[in-house]
Amino acid sequence: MDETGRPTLAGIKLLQALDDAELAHLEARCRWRRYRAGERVFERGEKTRDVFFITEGRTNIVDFSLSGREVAFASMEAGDSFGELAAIDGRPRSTTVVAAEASTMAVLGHEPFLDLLKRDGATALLVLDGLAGVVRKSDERIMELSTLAATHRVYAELLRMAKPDVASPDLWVVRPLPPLREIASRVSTTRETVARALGQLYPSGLLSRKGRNLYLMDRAKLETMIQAWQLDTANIKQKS
Amino acid sequence: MDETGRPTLAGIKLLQALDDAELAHLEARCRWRRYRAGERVFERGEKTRDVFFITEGRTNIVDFSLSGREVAFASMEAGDSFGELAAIDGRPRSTTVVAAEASTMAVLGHEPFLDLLKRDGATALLVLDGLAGVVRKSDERIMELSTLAATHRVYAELLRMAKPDVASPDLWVVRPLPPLREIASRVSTTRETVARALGQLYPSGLLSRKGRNLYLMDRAKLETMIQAWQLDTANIKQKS
DNA sequence: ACTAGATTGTGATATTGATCACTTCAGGGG
DNA sequence: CCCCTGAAGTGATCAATATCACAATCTAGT
Repeated sequence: MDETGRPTLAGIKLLQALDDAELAHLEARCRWRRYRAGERVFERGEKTRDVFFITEGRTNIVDFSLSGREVAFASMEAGDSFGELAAIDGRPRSTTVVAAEASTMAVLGHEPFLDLLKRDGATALLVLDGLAGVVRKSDERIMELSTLAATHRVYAELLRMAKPDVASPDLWVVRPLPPLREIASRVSTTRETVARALGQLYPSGLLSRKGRNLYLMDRAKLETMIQAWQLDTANIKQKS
Repeated sequence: MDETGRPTLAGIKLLQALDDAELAHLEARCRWRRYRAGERVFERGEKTRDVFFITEGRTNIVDFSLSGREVAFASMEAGDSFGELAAIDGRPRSTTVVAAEASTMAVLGHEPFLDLLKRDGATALLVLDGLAGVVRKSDERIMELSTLAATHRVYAELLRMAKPDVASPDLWVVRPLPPLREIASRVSTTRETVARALGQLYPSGLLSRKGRNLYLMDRAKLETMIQAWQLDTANIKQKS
């Protein structure tokens, strides 16, 4: 938001390469829209092609199986963008986007967006860089789903969520710990399995929970655990 | 290849937007390289940033778990390109590329590639379109891994591999059927599970195998089967 | 043709984790 | 302060599938 409290595109990462004039030009083409928590921005299969720039709030990118199981793909916050895929290739939306909290975003039609990409190489590169990151993350997740057991995927997700504690040096915290159901949907298991995975580590003192805070007492050890498990099965194979 | 038998960049999909002059200019910056079947083009973790354009042959994009399990990500053939990720974002290679057969490719350093993207909006869009496709495929695979059982992932893969038979109308063929080990690595299971999944369908007459040809006698029915299974478990849930 | 090496079919077994069914807990309005 | 709802732990059960171990086939290359 600018000084007057009106939202602006200034903080959008994808648009960092634009100067003020171009930014204003683009802003003139945007529609502003607010979403309530839980509201759907778009749904899988839709043929809309708008691009969204979040200036406030948070949204989850998800998909549902026929049987209703939710799979989480990513979570975007202020400064992030989404919806580029359909804008670029014109195919139907591949995922559903839900506002996780009350959010404000700028909505840009695909024509001005594509126009911008064609004209401005620097911005095109920013978008390319963003997509490259998405591809890398996806590949990593596919690897995890293919080679790690559910319990270990939970641990891997904890490692991703944890941040170093402000006070202590080598103490890492997940704060706030999201509902286990959400962790489950990120690593494709069930709420129960996440609960059991955590429960398994409390006795050993590797994890400790205080309210909505989850402390990783020894991050390195947890990391090793995941790999050790893989190596175990590899060693067994070599022996035989 | 041109009339003289020398390879050219003419058939590369990513470079379709370039006119002859630009193509020649780019070609001057390429190094040509041949790979024997089984040879590695690059490996995960490497810090090289070259982009590769295949003019002849086929390569597999894969990754290995610590325990040695192979996960297949994609298979590229003449006209396709790979290696853009590292070229664009400068991070280490996220996957390993192996020549599946003897292949010829043009190798382009990242600077001229990035330069091209910045200068030529049309080409940048082609690359964006390509990456968008990769993201969509990955999302689909993550959904499959998260919601389909191994057996059903095998069937889904058969549907993707099958092409309509030249002779009969609604008969679909997978030809040639790759080694089951390879199918397994594409859907993240074991060779044995793939064998059993196929074996399960022979009696019903839905599948039939003649040498290296696998016939899908009723493609639609196979498609329904996968979805029906998901709905089954959903119905059970609703009843309770 | 013929054999070496790869590929495939299949049984037996053990384990993981999804599912169900409860109980317990926590927190935010009336 | 006390529900009331959503969140979390946990036991019991069961189906799916990774693994291991062979036997049976194929396929190339000589």
